[in-house]
Amino acid sequence: MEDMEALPVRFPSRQHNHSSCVNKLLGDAEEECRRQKLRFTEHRRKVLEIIASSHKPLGAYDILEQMNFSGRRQAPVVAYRALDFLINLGLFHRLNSLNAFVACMAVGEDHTAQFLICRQCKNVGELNSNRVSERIEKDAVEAGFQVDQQLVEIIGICYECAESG
Amino acid sequence: MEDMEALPVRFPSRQHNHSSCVNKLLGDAEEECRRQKLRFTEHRRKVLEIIASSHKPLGAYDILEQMNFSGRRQAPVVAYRALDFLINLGLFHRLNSLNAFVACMAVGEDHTAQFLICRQCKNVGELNSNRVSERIEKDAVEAGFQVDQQLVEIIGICYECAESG
DNA sequence: CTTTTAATGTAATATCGTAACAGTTTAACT
DNA sequence: AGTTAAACTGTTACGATATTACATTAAAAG
Repeated sequence: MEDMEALPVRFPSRQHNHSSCVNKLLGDAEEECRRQKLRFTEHRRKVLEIIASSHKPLGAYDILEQMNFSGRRQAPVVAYRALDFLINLGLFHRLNSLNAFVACMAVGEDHTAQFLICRQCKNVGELNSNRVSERIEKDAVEAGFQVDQQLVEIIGICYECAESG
Repeated sequence: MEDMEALPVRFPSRQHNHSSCVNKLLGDAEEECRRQKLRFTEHRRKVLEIIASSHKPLGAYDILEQMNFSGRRQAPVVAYRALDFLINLGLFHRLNSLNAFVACMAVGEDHTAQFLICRQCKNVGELNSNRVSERIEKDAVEAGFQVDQQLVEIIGICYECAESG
Protein backbone atom coordinates (compact mmCIF):
# COMPACT_ATOMS: atom_id res chain seq x y z
CA MET A 1 0.00 0.00 0.00
CA GLU A 2 1.33 3.37 -0.98
CA ASP A 3 1.74 6.44 1.17
CA MET A 4 -1.13 8.76 0.23
CA GLU A 5 -0.30 11.97 2.04
CA ALA A 6 -0.95 15.05 -0.08
CA LEU A 7 2.03 16.81 -1.57
CA PRO A 8 2.59 20.42 -0.63
CA VAL A 9 2.44 21.78 -4.15
CA ARG A 10 4.44 24.95 -4.43
CA PHE A 11 4.69 26.47 -7.81
CA PRO A 12 4.10 30.17 -8.30
CA SER A 13 1.03 30.85 -10.43
CA ARG A 14 0.90 33.71 -12.88
CA GLN A 15 -1.43 35.91 -10.90
CA HIS A 16 0.75 35.30 -7.90
CA ASN A 17 1.33 38.39 -5.75
CA HIS A 18 4.97 38.79 -4.91
CA SER A 19 4.63 41.45 -2.25
CA SER A 20 3.17 38.96 0.18
CA CYS A 21 6.21 36.74 -0.39
CA VAL A 22 8.49 39.64 0.32
CA ASN A 23 6.65 40.53 3.49
CA LYS A 24 6.58 36.97 4.72
CA LEU A 25 10.29 36.52 4.13
CA LEU A 26 11.13 39.86 5.69
CA GLY A 27 9.21 38.84 8.78
CA ASP A 28 10.87 35.45 8.92
CA ALA A 29 14.29 37.04 8.47
CA GLU A 30 13.76 39.55 11.24
CA GLU A 31 12.44 36.96 13.61
CA GLU A 32 15.24 34.54 12.88
CA CYS A 33 17.87 37.22 13.30
CA ARG A 34 16.42 38.25 16.65
CA ARG A 35 16.40 34.64 17.74
CA GLN A 36 19.99 33.99 16.70
CA LYS A 37 21.22 37.44 17.64
CA LEU A 38 22.37 38.23 14.14
CA ARG A 39 22.05 41.52 12.33
CA PHE A 40 19.59 42.07 9.56
CA THR A 41 21.51 44.77 7.77
CA GLU A 42 20.80 46.99 4.82
CA HIS A 43 22.54 44.76 2.27
CA ARG A 44 20.81 41.69 3.51
CA ARG A 45 17.40 43.31 3.46
CA LYS A 46 18.00 44.61 -0.03
CA VAL A 47 19.10 41.23 -1.39
CA LEU A 48 16.13 39.58 0.22
CA GLU A 49 13.77 42.08 -1.38
CA ILE A 50 15.34 41.61 -4.78
CA ILE A 51 15.15 37.83 -4.72
CA ALA A 52 11.75 37.55 -3.12
CA SER A 53 10.25 39.83 -5.76
CA SER A 54 10.76 37.14 -8.36
CA HIS A 55 10.30 33.41 -8.56
CA LYS A 56 12.74 33.30 -11.39
CA PRO A 57 16.21 32.45 -10.23
CA LEU A 58 18.67 35.33 -10.27
CA GLY A 59 22.41 35.20 -10.65
CA ALA A 60 24.65 36.94 -8.16
CA TYR A 61 25.54 39.56 -10.72
CA ASP A 62 21.89 40.23 -11.57
CA ILE A 63 21.31 40.90 -7.92
CA LEU A 64 24.37 43.07 -7.75
CA GLU A 65 23.04 45.25 -10.55
CA GLN A 66 19.93 45.95 -8.54
CA MET A 67 21.91 46.90 -5.47
CA ASN A 68 23.02 50.28 -6.79
CA PHE A 69 21.48 52.32 -4.01
CA SER A 70 23.66 55.29 -4.33
CA GLY A 71 24.45 54.91 -7.99
CA ARG A 72 27.62 53.25 -6.74
CA ARG A 73 28.39 49.81 -8.05
CA GLN A 74 29.03 47.27 -5.31
CA ALA A 75 31.76 44.65 -5.42
CA PRO A 76 30.64 41.07 -6.12
CA VAL A 77 31.64 39.94 -2.69
CA VAL A 78 28.93 42.16 -1.22
CA ALA A 79 26.22 40.15 -2.95
CA TYR A 80 27.84 36.83 -2.15
CA ARG A 81 28.15 37.67 1.53
CA ALA A 82 24.50 38.56 1.82
CA LEU A 83 23.50 35.48 -0.15
CA ASP A 84 25.56 33.19 2.07
CA PHE A 85 23.99 34.71 5.12
CA LEU A 86 20.46 34.28 3.86
CA ILE A 87 21.09 30.74 2.67
CA ASN A 88 22.45 29.80 6.08
CA LEU A 89 19.35 31.29 7.63
CA GLY A 90 17.31 28.94 5.44
CA LEU A 91 15.63 31.73 3.51
CA PHE A 92 17.25 31.16 0.14
CA HIS A 93 18.36 28.27 -1.97
CA ARG A 94 21.06 27.97 -4.57
CA LEU A 95 20.31 26.19 -7.83
CA ASN A 96 23.46 24.42 -8.88
CA SER A 97 22.36 23.74 -12.42
CA LEU A 98 21.82 27.45 -13.01
CA ASN A 99 24.37 29.13 -10.76
CA ALA A 100 21.47 31.11 -9.44
CA PHE A 101 19.45 31.83 -6.33
CA VAL A 102 15.77 31.72 -5.35
CA ALA A 103 13.85 32.50 -2.20
CA CYS A 104 12.70 29.51 -0.21
CA MET A 105 8.97 28.84 -0.47
CA ALA A 106 8.82 26.74 2.67
CA VAL A 107 10.74 28.64 5.33
CA GLY A 108 10.77 26.91 8.67
CA GLU A 109 9.19 23.74 7.35
CA ASP A 110 12.27 21.51 7.64
CA HIS A 111 12.50 20.08 4.18
CA THR A 112 14.90 18.71 1.62
CA ALA A 113 14.58 21.22 -1.15
CA GLN A 114 13.62 19.64 -4.44
CA PHE A 115 13.31 22.19 -7.19
CA LEU A 116 10.94 22.27 -10.11
CA ILE A 117 12.51 24.42 -12.78
CA CYS A 118 10.30 25.38 -15.71
CA ARG A 119 12.46 25.73 -18.76
CA GLN A 120 9.83 27.81 -20.50
CA CYS A 121 8.72 30.51 -18.04
CA LYS A 122 11.85 30.07 -15.93
CA ASN A 123 9.86 30.08 -12.71
CA VAL A 124 11.03 27.78 -9.98
CA GLY A 125 8.87 25.92 -7.49
CA GLU A 126 9.57 23.41 -4.79
CA LEU A 127 8.33 19.86 -4.77
CA ASN A 128 9.56 19.00 -1.29
CA SER A 129 8.20 15.50 -1.27
CA ASN A 130 9.07 13.47 1.79
CA ARG A 131 8.43 10.36 -0.22
CA VAL A 132 11.21 11.34 -2.57
CA SER A 133 13.69 12.27 0.12
CA GLU A 134 12.95 9.09 2.07
CA ARG A 135 13.31 6.98 -1.04
CA ILE A 136 16.69 8.56 -1.74
CA GLU A 137 17.79 8.10 1.84
CA LYS A 138 16.74 4.44 1.94
CA ASP A 139 18.26 3.49 -1.36
CA ALA A 140 21.50 5.28 -0.61
CA VAL A 141 21.79 3.53 2.74
CA GLU A 142 21.10 0.24 1.05
CA ALA A 143 23.99 1.04 -1.28
CA GLY A 144 26.20 1.63 1.76
CA PHE A 145 26.18 5.38 1.57
CA GLN A 146 25.50 7.70 4.48
CA VAL A 147 23.56 10.76 3.27
CA ASP A 148 24.25 14.25 4.54
CA GLN A 149 22.65 16.33 1.88
CA GLN A 150 20.38 15.82 -1.12
CA LEU A 151 20.41 18.08 -4.14
CA VAL A 152 17.45 17.49 -6.43
CA GLU A 153 16.71 19.69 -9.40
CA ILE A 154 13.91 18.72 -11.76
CA ILE A 155 13.77 20.42 -15.12
CA GLY A 156 10.65 20.47 -17.24
CA ILE A 157 7.44 22.37 -17.94
CA CYS A 158 5.11 23.77 -15.30
CA TYR A 159 1.36 23.30 -15.52
CA GLU A 160 0.62 26.83 -16.69
CA CYS A 161 3.10 26.63 -19.53
CA ALA A 162 1.80 23.18 -20.45
CA GLU A 163 -1.76 24.54 -20.68
CA SER A 164 -0.94 27.64 -22.65
CA GLY A 165 1.10 25.61 -25.11
CA MET B 1 4.11 -4.13 -0.66
CA GLU B 2 7.34 -2.50 -1.64
CA ASP B 3 9.38 -3.01 -4.76
CA MET B 4 12.25 -5.28 -3.76
CA GLU B 5 14.46 -5.30 -6.81
CA ALA B 6 18.15 -5.10 -5.95
CA LEU B 7 19.91 -1.83 -6.48
CA PRO B 8 22.86 -1.77 -8.85
CA VAL B 9 25.40 -0.53 -6.34
CA ARG B 10 28.15 1.37 -8.06
CA PHE B 11 30.74 2.92 -5.88
CA PRO B 12 34.43 2.51 -6.63
CA SER B 13 36.23 0.55 -3.95
CA ARG B 14 39.77 1.33 -2.89
CA GLN B 15 41.41 -1.62 -4.54
CA HIS B 16 39.49 -0.80 -7.63
CA ASN B 17 41.49 -1.16 -10.85
CA HIS B 18 41.05 1.85 -13.05
CA SER B 19 42.63 0.46 -16.18
CA SER B 20 39.66 -1.83 -16.75
CA CYS B 21 37.39 1.24 -16.57
CA VAL B 22 39.54 3.01 -19.11
CA ASN B 23 39.48 0.05 -21.44
CA LYS B 24 35.76 -0.45 -21.11
CA LEU B 25 35.06 3.20 -21.83
CA LEU B 26 37.49 3.30 -24.72
CA GLY B 27 35.72 0.34 -26.24
CA ASP B 28 32.31 1.90 -25.72
CA ALA B 29 33.49 5.16 -27.20
CA GLU B 30 34.94 3.55 -30.29
CA GLU B 31 31.86 1.46 -30.86
CA GLU B 32 29.49 4.35 -30.38
CA CYS B 33 31.51 6.56 -32.70
CA ARG B 34 31.48 3.91 -35.39
CA ARG B 35 27.76 3.53 -34.99
CA GLN B 36 27.07 7.25 -35.19
CA LYS B 37 29.79 7.93 -37.72
CA LEU B 38 31.55 10.37 -35.45
CA ARG B 39 35.28 10.69 -35.01
CA PHE B 40 37.09 9.52 -31.95
CA THR B 41 39.94 11.96 -32.17
CA GLU B 42 43.15 12.43 -30.23
CA HIS B 43 41.74 15.06 -27.87
CA ARG B 44 38.67 13.01 -27.13
CA ARG B 45 40.65 9.89 -26.43
CA LYS B 46 43.00 11.81 -24.17
CA VAL B 47 40.19 13.41 -22.16
CA LEU B 48 38.49 10.06 -21.82
CA GLU B 49 41.69 8.48 -20.51
CA ILE B 50 42.23 11.28 -18.03
CA ILE B 51 38.74 11.15 -16.60
CA ALA B 52 38.37 7.39 -16.59
CA SER B 53 41.62 7.02 -14.65
CA SER B 54 39.96 8.55 -11.61
CA HIS B 55 36.63 8.28 -9.89
CA LYS B 56 37.20 11.64 -8.37
CA PRO B 57 35.54 14.39 -10.30
CA LEU B 58 37.89 16.62 -12.26
CA GLY B 59 37.38 20.22 -13.28
CA ALA B 60 37.81 21.24 -16.89
CA TYR B 61 41.04 23.02 -16.06
CA ASP B 62 42.44 20.02 -14.21
CA ILE B 63 41.86 18.02 -17.34
CA LEU B 64 43.40 20.73 -19.44
CA GLU B 65 46.59 20.58 -17.38
CA GLN B 66 46.94 16.91 -18.17
CA MET B 67 46.49 17.50 -21.88
CA ASN B 68 49.94 18.94 -22.47
CA PHE B 69 51.07 16.37 -25.00
CA SER B 70 53.61 18.46 -26.67
CA GLY B 71 54.47 20.65 -23.74
CA ARG B 72 52.06 23.08 -25.35
CA ARG B 73 49.22 24.37 -23.22
CA GLN B 74 45.83 23.90 -24.84
CA ALA B 75 43.08 26.50 -24.79
CA PRO B 76 40.17 25.81 -22.40
CA VAL B 77 37.78 25.40 -25.26
CA VAL B 78 39.67 22.29 -26.34
CA ALA B 79 38.78 20.54 -23.09
CA TYR B 80 35.19 21.77 -23.13
CA ARG B 81 34.64 20.58 -26.67
CA ALA B 82 35.86 17.10 -25.90
CA LEU B 83 33.81 17.02 -22.69
CA ASP B 84 30.64 18.08 -24.47
CA PHE B 85 31.20 15.41 -27.05
CA LEU B 86 31.70 12.66 -24.50
CA ILE B 87 28.75 13.80 -22.42
CA ASN B 88 26.51 13.71 -25.48
CA LEU B 89 27.77 10.23 -26.20
CA GLY B 90 26.62 9.28 -22.69
CA LEU B 91 30.10 8.42 -21.47
CA PHE B 92 30.53 11.25 -18.99
CA HIS B 93 28.46 13.16 -16.52
CA ARG B 94 28.74 16.66 -15.22
CA LEU B 95 28.33 17.30 -11.49
CA ASN B 96 26.60 20.63 -11.07
CA SER B 97 27.41 21.02 -7.43
CA LEU B 98 31.14 20.71 -8.14
CA ASN B 99 31.54 22.12 -11.63
CA ALA B 100 33.31 18.91 -12.41
CA PHE B 101 33.17 15.83 -14.58
CA VAL B 102 33.20 12.08 -14.01
CA ALA B 103 33.07 9.05 -16.24
CA CYS B 104 29.75 7.27 -16.38
CA MET B 105 29.73 3.94 -14.55
CA ALA B 106 26.69 2.61 -16.37
CA VAL B 107 27.25 3.31 -20.04
CA GLY B 108 24.47 2.04 -22.25
CA GLU B 109 22.19 1.17 -19.34
CA ASP B 110 19.63 3.92 -19.91
CA HIS B 111 19.48 5.52 -16.49
CA THR B 112 18.80 8.76 -14.66
CA ALA B 113 22.15 9.46 -13.15
CA GLN B 114 21.99 9.91 -9.39
CA PHE B 115 25.36 10.67 -7.92
CA LEU B 116 26.81 9.62 -4.59
CA ILE B 117 29.52 12.09 -3.73
CA CYS B 118 31.75 11.18 -0.78
CA ARG B 119 32.87 14.38 0.86
CA GLN B 120 35.79 12.59 2.53
CA CYS B 121 37.56 10.57 -0.19
CA LYS B 122 35.94 12.63 -2.96
CA ASN B 123 35.09 9.53 -4.95
CA VAL B 124 31.83 9.59 -6.83
CA GLY B 125 29.53 6.65 -7.44
CA GLU B 126 26.16 6.26 -9.05
CA LEU B 127 23.02 5.18 -7.26
CA ASN B 128 20.82 5.00 -10.34
CA SER B 129 17.75 3.78 -8.53
CA ASN B 130 14.67 3.41 -10.67
CA ARG B 131 12.62 3.63 -7.53
CA VAL B 132 13.97 7.11 -6.91
CA SER B 133 13.51 8.34 -10.46
CA GLU B 134 9.99 6.93 -10.62
CA ARG B 135 9.08 8.48 -7.28
CA ILE B 136 10.33 11.85 -8.51
CA GLU B 137 8.46 11.50 -11.77
CA LYS B 138 5.20 10.53 -10.05
CA ASP B 139 5.30 13.21 -7.42
CA ALA B 140 6.23 15.90 -9.91
CA VAL B 141 3.37 14.91 -12.19
CA GLU B 142 1.03 14.94 -9.21
CA ALA B 143 2.21 18.49 -8.59
CA GLY B 144 1.34 19.38 -12.18
CA PHE B 145 4.88 19.37 -13.47
CA GLN B 146 6.07 17.62 -16.61
CA VAL B 147 9.57 16.25 -16.07
CA ASP B 148 12.22 16.36 -18.77
CA GLN B 149 15.36 15.87 -16.74
CA GLN B 150 16.28 14.95 -13.19
CA LEU B 151 19.47 16.10 -11.51
CA VAL B 152 20.17 14.24 -8.29
CA GLU B 153 23.38 14.69 -6.32
CA ILE B 154 23.70 13.05 -2.95
CA ILE B 155 26.49 14.19 -0.67
CA GLY B 156 27.73 12.17 2.28
CA ILE B 157 30.17 9.46 3.30
CA CYS B 158 30.87 6.27 1.37
CA TYR B 159 31.01 2.89 3.12
CA GLU B 160 34.79 2.63 3.05
CA CYS B 161 35.27 6.02 4.62
CA ALA B 162 32.59 5.25 7.20
CA GLU B 163 34.42 2.04 8.18
CA SER B 164 37.88 3.53 8.38
CA GLY B 165 36.55 6.39 10.53
C1' DC C 1 34.54 52.44 28.19
C1' DT C 2 37.22 48.87 26.47
C1' DT C 3 37.22 44.49 24.45
C1' DT C 4 35.52 41.37 21.28
C1' DT C 5 32.80 40.01 17.58
C1' DA C 6 30.35 40.94 13.47
C1' DA C 7 29.95 43.37 9.39
C1' DT C 8 31.70 46.41 5.65
C1' DG C 9 34.79 48.57 1.94
C1' DT C 10 37.92 47.86 -1.51
C1' DA C 11 41.09 45.85 -4.68
C1' DA C 12 42.81 42.19 -6.74
C1' DT C 13 42.56 37.71 -8.53
C1' DA C 14 41.01 32.94 -9.15
C1' DT C 15 37.97 29.80 -11.47
C1' DC C 16 34.76 28.35 -14.89
C1' DG C 17 32.95 28.67 -19.49
C1' DT C 18 31.86 30.59 -24.36
C1' DA C 19 32.01 33.35 -28.87
C1' DA C 20 33.87 34.07 -33.13
C1' DC C 21 36.23 32.93 -37.10
C1' DA C 22 39.79 31.19 -40.01
C1' DG C 23 41.88 26.97 -41.30
C1' DT C 24 42.21 21.86 -41.81
C1' DT C 25 40.86 17.13 -42.12
C1' DT C 26 37.63 13.57 -43.28
C1' DA C 27 33.77 11.39 -45.51
C1' DA C 28 30.53 11.26 -49.22
C1' DC C 29 29.30 11.90 -53.85
C1' DT C 30 29.63 12.46 -58.32
C1' DA D 1 40.43 11.47 -58.79
C1' DG D 2 38.15 16.03 -57.92
C1' DT D 3 34.52 18.46 -55.61
C1' DT D 4 31.68 19.45 -51.99
C1' DA D 5 29.83 19.32 -47.41
C1' DA D 6 30.42 18.25 -42.79
C1' DA D 7 33.06 17.66 -38.81
C1' DC D 8 36.91 18.96 -36.30
C1' DT D 9 40.91 22.04 -34.81
C1' DG D 10 43.67 26.34 -33.61
C1' DT D 11 43.75 30.62 -31.72
C1' DT D 12 42.43 34.82 -29.64
C1' DA D 13 39.68 37.14 -26.98
C1' DC D 14 36.27 37.66 -23.69
C1' DG D 15 32.33 36.83 -20.42
C1' DA D 16 30.49 34.94 -16.22
C1' DT D 17 30.95 33.26 -11.66
C1' DA D 18 33.21 33.32 -7.20
C1' DT D 19 36.87 33.97 -3.59
C1' DT D 20 41.00 35.91 -0.90
C1' DA D 21 43.05 39.23 1.69
C1' DC D 22 43.31 42.94 4.51
C1' DA D 23 42.23 47.37 6.40
C1' DT D 24 38.31 49.70 8.60
C1' DT D 25 33.98 50.51 11.02
C1' DA D 26 29.93 49.38 13.76
C1' DA D 27 27.64 46.90 17.33
C1' DA D 28 27.21 43.95 21.43
C1' DA D 29 29.05 42.15 25.64
C1' DG D 30 31.57 42.60 29.65
